[in-house]
Amino acid sequence: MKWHELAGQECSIARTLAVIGDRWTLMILRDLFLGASRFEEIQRSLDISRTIVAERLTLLETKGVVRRLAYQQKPTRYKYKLTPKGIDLYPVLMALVHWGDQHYATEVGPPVIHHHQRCGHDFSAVLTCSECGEPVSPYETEVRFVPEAITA
Amino acid sequence: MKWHELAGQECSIARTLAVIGDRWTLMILRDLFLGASRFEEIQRSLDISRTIVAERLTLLETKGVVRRLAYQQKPTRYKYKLTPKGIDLYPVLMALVHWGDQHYATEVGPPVIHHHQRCGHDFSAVLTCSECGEPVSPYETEVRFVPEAITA
DNA sequence: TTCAGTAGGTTTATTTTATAAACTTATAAG
DNA sequence: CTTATAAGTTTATAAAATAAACCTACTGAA
Repeated sequence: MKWHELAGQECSIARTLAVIGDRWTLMILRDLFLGASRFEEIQRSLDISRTIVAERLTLLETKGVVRRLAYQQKPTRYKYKLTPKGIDLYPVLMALVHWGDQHYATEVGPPVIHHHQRCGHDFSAVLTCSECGEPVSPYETEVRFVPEAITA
Repeated sequence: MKWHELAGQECSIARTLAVIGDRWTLMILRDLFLGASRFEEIQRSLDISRTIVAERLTLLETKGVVRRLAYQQKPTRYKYKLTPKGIDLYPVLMALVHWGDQHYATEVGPPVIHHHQRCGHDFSAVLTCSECGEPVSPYETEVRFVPEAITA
């Protein structure tokens, strides 16, 4: 399998990675979630090649993860904004944050604190079951393949 | 910034991606979570270059995500097993699954069903707050940077 | 009215990675 | 003594990443 064939796999992980699995894409999404929106802002924040920023943003736009909007005319300048589909990636980002916090935080704690305004506490991401609301561990789950959803 | 400098960033997303952000790594982890353990098994499942499988497994081992264990002698053959640190990546994988299910499932539903044995229902991943237990939306959160944890 | 600066890119050349295919080592089975 | 298996490594080539320069369209200052 080649990388560009990922999108055609009958696997939701593969399909997701086909959109956000390229190098730097998740870092760009992090910046967008933190409020960055302009090309220069993202490029300077990450200090990566402009080529890559341009290519990744274009892919994210064609996949419906971000929308490109003109924020001024003469000359026309654009900014990038997460769509609802992009906002849906929040749990992915927070899961990455939590694992990094768990395994790479220093004595002074994690570099960024996430605050839940609704309950008023600093929090970390907990994966729970959509049906019973309890935290889920991989030891308590099993997977079932759906033949009708697998055309290959 | 270059890709190999990611690990040194004061960001838990960056630190996490430095371990699991390379091309194919999350697909290899998927296979490990689904029960694969041998080199050949993983390589055949993904049908990717043996070079990449070897390199990724070596990195995951040095990062403590998997452990390499001999499962037979004469000749010695090895298998790869997720460590507790690797098991901790379950929420990351499930978040990827859920996004793929949300946005790329066909009429017949997602290709793989996840069953929560404790409650007896098929489920999807829900991100909740570690403090109040409620589902978390990015609109209800704010971030705070911790200067002491940021040496740069 | 020319010069520097800003924003959002594209182009070009070079380095790094990915990929495919063949090869290696150690052994068992036929 | 040939074929097969498993777990890699090596080699050559293709694709992607990276750095740096360039382009377009303006604004504001000298």
